[in-house]
Amino acid sequence: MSERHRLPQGASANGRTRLADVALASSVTKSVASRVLNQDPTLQVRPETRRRVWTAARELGYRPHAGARALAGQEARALALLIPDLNNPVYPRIIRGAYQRAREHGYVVLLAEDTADHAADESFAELVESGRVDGLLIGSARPAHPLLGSPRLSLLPHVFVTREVAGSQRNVTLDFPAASTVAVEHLYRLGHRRIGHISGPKERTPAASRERGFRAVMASLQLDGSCVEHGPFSESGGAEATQRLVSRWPDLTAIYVSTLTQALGVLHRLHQIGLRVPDDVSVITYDDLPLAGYLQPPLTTIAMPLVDLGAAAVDALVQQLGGAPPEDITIATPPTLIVRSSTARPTTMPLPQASRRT
Amino acid sequence: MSERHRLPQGASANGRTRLADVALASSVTKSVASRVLNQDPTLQVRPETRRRVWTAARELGYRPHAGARALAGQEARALALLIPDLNNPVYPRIIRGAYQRAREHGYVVLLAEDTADHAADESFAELVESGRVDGLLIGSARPAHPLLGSPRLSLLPHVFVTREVAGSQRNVTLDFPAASTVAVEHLYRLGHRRIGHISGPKERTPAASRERGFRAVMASLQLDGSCVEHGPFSESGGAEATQRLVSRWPDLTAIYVSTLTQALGVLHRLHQIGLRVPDDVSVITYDDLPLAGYLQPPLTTIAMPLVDLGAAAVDALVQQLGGAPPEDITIATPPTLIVRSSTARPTTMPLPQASRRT
DNA sequence: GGTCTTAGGAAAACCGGTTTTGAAAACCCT
DNA sequence: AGGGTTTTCAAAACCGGTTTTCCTAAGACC
Repeated sequence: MSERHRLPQGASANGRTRLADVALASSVTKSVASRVLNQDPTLQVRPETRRRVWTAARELGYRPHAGARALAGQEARALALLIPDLNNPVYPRIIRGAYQRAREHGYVVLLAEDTADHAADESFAELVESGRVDGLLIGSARPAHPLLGSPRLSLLPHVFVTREVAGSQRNVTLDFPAASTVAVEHLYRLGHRRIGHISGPKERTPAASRERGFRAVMASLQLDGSCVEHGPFSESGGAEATQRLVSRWPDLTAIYVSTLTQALGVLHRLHQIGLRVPDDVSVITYDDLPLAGYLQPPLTTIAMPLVDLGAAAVDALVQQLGGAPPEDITIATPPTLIVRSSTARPTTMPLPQASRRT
Repeated sequence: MSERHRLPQGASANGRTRLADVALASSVTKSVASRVLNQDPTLQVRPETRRRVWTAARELGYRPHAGARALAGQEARALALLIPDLNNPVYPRIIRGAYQRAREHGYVVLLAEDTADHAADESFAELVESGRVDGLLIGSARPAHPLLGSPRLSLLPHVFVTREVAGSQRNVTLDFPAASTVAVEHLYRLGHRRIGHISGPKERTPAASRERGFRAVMASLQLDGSCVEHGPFSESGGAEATQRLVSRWPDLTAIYVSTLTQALGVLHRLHQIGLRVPDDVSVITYDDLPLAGYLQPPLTTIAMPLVDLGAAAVDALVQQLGGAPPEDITIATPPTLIVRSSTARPTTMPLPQASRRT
């Protein structure tokens, strides 16, 4: 009568091999099969039985059903990675580092972009609250993300990537002071003394710590570290900050830029104004990507260990998942200076009192 | 004795509200609650009961457990999106379109990057074979992706995005011929007659159809459409193809480039060679992004309806999920020409027999 | 008034795993 | 040989939903 009965054959029901099939093929019960395959240390079993289970699993091409595992085991073995902007070319590296390391830990990474609209919020909430993920990797994002207030966040393990939340003990960050030091010292050794900095939005923490680092290094070199302008992390943000920077401090000989995207705007605006790079102004920026070497002129950059960052964030999160108390982490890998053609010795004569066109 | 018994209170077990809680609160059974919330049309129920269930669900903040649904309902309500390279700036737009539309259909999108290494393959296989997703969106990728041979692929609904697999009836593509027409006609109207094309790797279908489009338009204009060079979709690929192009056909006055990334290399190499853009050579490329407007010179581009593409791909996949037979789709939205400064009238005099430096 | 429908919902099986509990078999020892 | 361990598994409950089946009471019909 009812067609719903289990198929008689060990053959799988709808095409997929189930644990029960493996158990049947290796003449044990589901429980033993499960515990063998999951390497349960409390299980006592003959090596030969263990072998039978493993070979049966391999031969049948067994792959556990994620949903069933999540349901029974209370863990989805997946992590969500929330990033603010896929267009920003730094994220792919972080993402790769995270994916790779997550795999090593046996986790899958689910990527979500936080485009600051309602749909994205809902989409992410769905991901989190439907039990699809065990933990969150929160990329640098809006200062007041709706998620941050949510009570669910405190329930779910999470880390902040490149986004410091004071006192959270969950910050995984790069060594921004070190990077600022590398940048400024490079310029200093070339002979620059009047150096400006283009930073990100004031409330974004990675921007703030880069700026702090900049001011600190400048101070230690007895230089004026107050020539700073802020702007959005976009081409136009960089362009407009450049405008303000050179208006206020026309005697700058070098500019240290927060992000490659902004640097594109910087180059563009400097060209419009009529200042040549590096003859009139040197430019150095974060975020080394192939792109940087193909600009006009090719940009001197500071390469940050982004892949390591992604990996470390996953490590930290997996630790938390394992019950360890959260703690702040700073990636030790030092930043690397990639010298191209956008930095050079300053010309001895002061900048022409700019023939600005805008 | 056993602490495993269900908590007495309607209060949820581990913090999450379950269907049983909703059922209890609205004085019905799980089955009714489930069917009400899922809008089962075969269910007969009083409007008042229906209301009770909905309000209980809302008040308790009920969100179904994805794993349980996947297990019981045989569908994970998630789609996987496989893209070849996150660094390529066109993908974020496709991704956004896909995410957005998927949400409207009640699906979540899981993003995976196909970095052509074993780890990525494994990671993707895991995603697919563990039953985490119901269908696949396969972005333009390696000609011989391991997945393509897999028997599982034929079991799982899927579409190819910007990647034509002949006869699959599952191709969702842009109107490349139209785009080639827009590009070439723009150049033609400016007065260009000797036009070259930098295409992608020969075996990549979107590149091939762009090239076919190019040749067809050129032919229809009675022009020589054979000046084509191929190269990888990278900055260096663009640079090297440029080198070959101008060596073989030194009299070209315009170049039509496949991707923005390649275009960066094109600009770079032309500058090295000593050819000015647009004075000596005009350059037009695909993929409009903010970046294009900040290059030196700002690039004239053809903006493709990438968001629509992502959305349409999801639509097509969801149709298949609903049982509809697969069919090829071409996005109707016409490409848009964004004129900036990299295209201009050709100078009447022939190109100087290049003062090449490389 | 008795039977037949139909509306409205209860019960239970099932999805594919994990984990606790319990018990048979093998081993050890005197 | 008999009792106590230890090995080695088997059984069954459970995770949180979906879906089929079945039951009951109220209205319809004659």
